[in-house]
Amino acid sequence: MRLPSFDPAPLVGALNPAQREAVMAPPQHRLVLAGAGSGKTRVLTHRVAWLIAAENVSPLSILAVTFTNKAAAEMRARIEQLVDVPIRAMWVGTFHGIAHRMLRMHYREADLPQNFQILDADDQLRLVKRVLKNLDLADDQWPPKTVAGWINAQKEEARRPQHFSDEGDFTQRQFVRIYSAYEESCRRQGVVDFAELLLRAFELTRDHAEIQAHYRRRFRHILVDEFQDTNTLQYRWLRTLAGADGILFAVGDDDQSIYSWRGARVEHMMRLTTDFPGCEIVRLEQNYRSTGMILSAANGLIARNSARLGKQLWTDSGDGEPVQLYAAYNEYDEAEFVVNRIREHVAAGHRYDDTAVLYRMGAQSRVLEEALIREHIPYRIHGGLRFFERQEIKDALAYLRLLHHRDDDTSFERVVNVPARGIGSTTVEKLREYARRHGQSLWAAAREGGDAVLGRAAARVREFLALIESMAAETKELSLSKTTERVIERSGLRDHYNKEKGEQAEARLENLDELISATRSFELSIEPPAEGQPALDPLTQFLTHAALEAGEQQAGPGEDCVQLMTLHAAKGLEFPVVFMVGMEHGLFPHVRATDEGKLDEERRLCYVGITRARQCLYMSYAERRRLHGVEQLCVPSQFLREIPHHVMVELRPRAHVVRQAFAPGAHGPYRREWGTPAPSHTPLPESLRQSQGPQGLALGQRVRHARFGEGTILQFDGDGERMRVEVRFQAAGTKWLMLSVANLQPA
DNA sequence: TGTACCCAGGTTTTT
DNA sequence: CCTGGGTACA
Repeated sequence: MRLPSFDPAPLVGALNPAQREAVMAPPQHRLVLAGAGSGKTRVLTHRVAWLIAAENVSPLSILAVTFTNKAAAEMRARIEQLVDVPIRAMWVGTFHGIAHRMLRMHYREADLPQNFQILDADDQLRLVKRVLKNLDLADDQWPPKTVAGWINAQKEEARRPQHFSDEGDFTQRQFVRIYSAYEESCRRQGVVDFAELLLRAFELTRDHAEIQAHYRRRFRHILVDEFQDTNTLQYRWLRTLAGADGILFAVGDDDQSIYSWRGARVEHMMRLTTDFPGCEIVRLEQNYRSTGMILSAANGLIARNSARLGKQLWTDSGDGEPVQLYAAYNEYDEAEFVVNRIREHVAAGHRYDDTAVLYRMGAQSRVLEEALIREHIPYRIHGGLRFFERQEIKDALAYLRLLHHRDDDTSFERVVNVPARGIGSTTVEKLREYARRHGQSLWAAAREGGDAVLGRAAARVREFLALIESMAAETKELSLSKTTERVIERSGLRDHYNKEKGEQAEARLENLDELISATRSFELSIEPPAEGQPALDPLTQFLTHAALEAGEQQAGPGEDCVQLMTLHAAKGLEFPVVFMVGMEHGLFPHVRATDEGKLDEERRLCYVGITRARQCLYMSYAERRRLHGVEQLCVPSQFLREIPHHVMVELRPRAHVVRQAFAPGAHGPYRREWGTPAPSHTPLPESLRQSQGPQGLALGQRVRHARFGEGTILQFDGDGERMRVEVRFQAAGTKWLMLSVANLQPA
């Protein structure tokens, strides 16, 4: 069927030549190398609109995949504005969302129960812990986090327990054993974790010829956002879905690949041109976000990376101001600098919203927060627990889950004694043991176990079972929101948190109320199931929603406030004024990423940070910083040296500072005053150019040690007599040495 | 069952 | 230094 097409000309009228080339490309594979701020989303949405308008492609033939719900929602909304045909039936979503959708439709073929539930990361960890207990493995020897990470990594490689041979070392055999038991437990409970969603969907489309043919026939065009973030499994799935005839339109930026530690493989971008025949590259290099100075800083820095696809950002909107660098005495001084500058910007007419403070580690926010609070500057921290991840919310959801799935052990264990009802760990242990021996759920064990197993606690357990049963009966006819309301009351959760004291408890009660209103608005938004989608009950839909879209991090985003976040969290955002703080070796690049292999990704992270700024970019480092309780002598980040000197100026204090004045805790009276920025030809301070350490030793310098041989200086720590130096030796590994004792010679 | 203390450990995080 | 998790007691 040909849809009524409309005039496609206005679609591309406002695009620049590179954007137009991408949008109007013939129906063939394309890799769009989209620099930061080059109109990536614009190209993606216009490409979809172009396909519909000019190529007469039905929206039903298009699959658009993103990584975050936010990006998916934005894409759909913007496409909707561009085309005048209905696109409701078009598949736009996250990898996980799309996988989930397929699994719901083909749950039989995927060998899942119709009402399967989704485990989030926290649920998964709890389940791993339980599995370890069942296998009698001590969790200090088998750290649950490590185990969960390993399992997820296997799933990302599409590896199932049965793919491992019996050989392999002891550790691996144990891992496989745990993986097996974990899978079995998931199967019994009818739950899937995040990685499993993708793996099942991949296996489904790989192994079921009919389903594979169906989707290949259907999705003629597959568009993928943030392609540099695809993991192995996602890439293979895309290839399977595309088959020989599907047309891939991938958009991404290899220079912004910062999630390799999470499985993302930037190499997939490089592989596209060979795996997808005829795939041509289109570069978007014109930047519409930042000033020329900021772009030069970014270009110069990222040029040091190897194995790039290569691109150079440019703008025609002027140079702007150079990047302003501040050498703080310590982290308090740094925070004060940030706060003062924010005040100046606000006085000059900026909103708080216009400024973002970016840091490498979440732990850096505390000192900044204190300074902001002291100055009564409103701020918001991105990151941290999201709504549906909060303890009280997960408690309530666990009760809801139990109403529908008594065999959901994860939920059972979570709330069987919340609020406390006399079912302690010993009792739960007995239940677990009984359930394990009989291959049953905890619920079944609780019902059958009886007095013989549970002794005195049996009555309490029976009460709990009766509570769940009676809540289920009472809420059978009720709407989702009424059910939720009832469950929060009847379970005793509200009383439980009512009795707790403190601000925290108050917030928890508010969150429980918020949950009720969330269910209320969710009810109103429920739409009839799309094409062939089985009608799911509202509760399952809501639980899915909760797992797949964990919600906003913090309430009140409407308020005008300074934005604090990690560099990772800043990806995809932009701000007129950006502060990058903590530009110190060991902090950024992070200590655990200072070796060659990982440095490029840190540099990309720095590149991401720089390219967030529209007009004004500040960078700062502290000469001393307290980290893990000890004061460290800091060395400026090498990234500062790697930024071309002519686009950076140092802000110099007008008055000299008496260093002793900056004793810990004493920062109030010692505020520095700032002169006007030095002219841009001001040379960088000595410290930056040479990165001199103490005693004539420099960071990164090759040195010789009498016993350990040759090595490279990684960092300095401590003061005076107690100063230590970390050296990575060729043969002897990395060591901390007392500088006064080590007698290091330049090599 | 709840709390007080001890100890280890301490990037980055979406789904 | 600060946090979270685990253990030891009241």
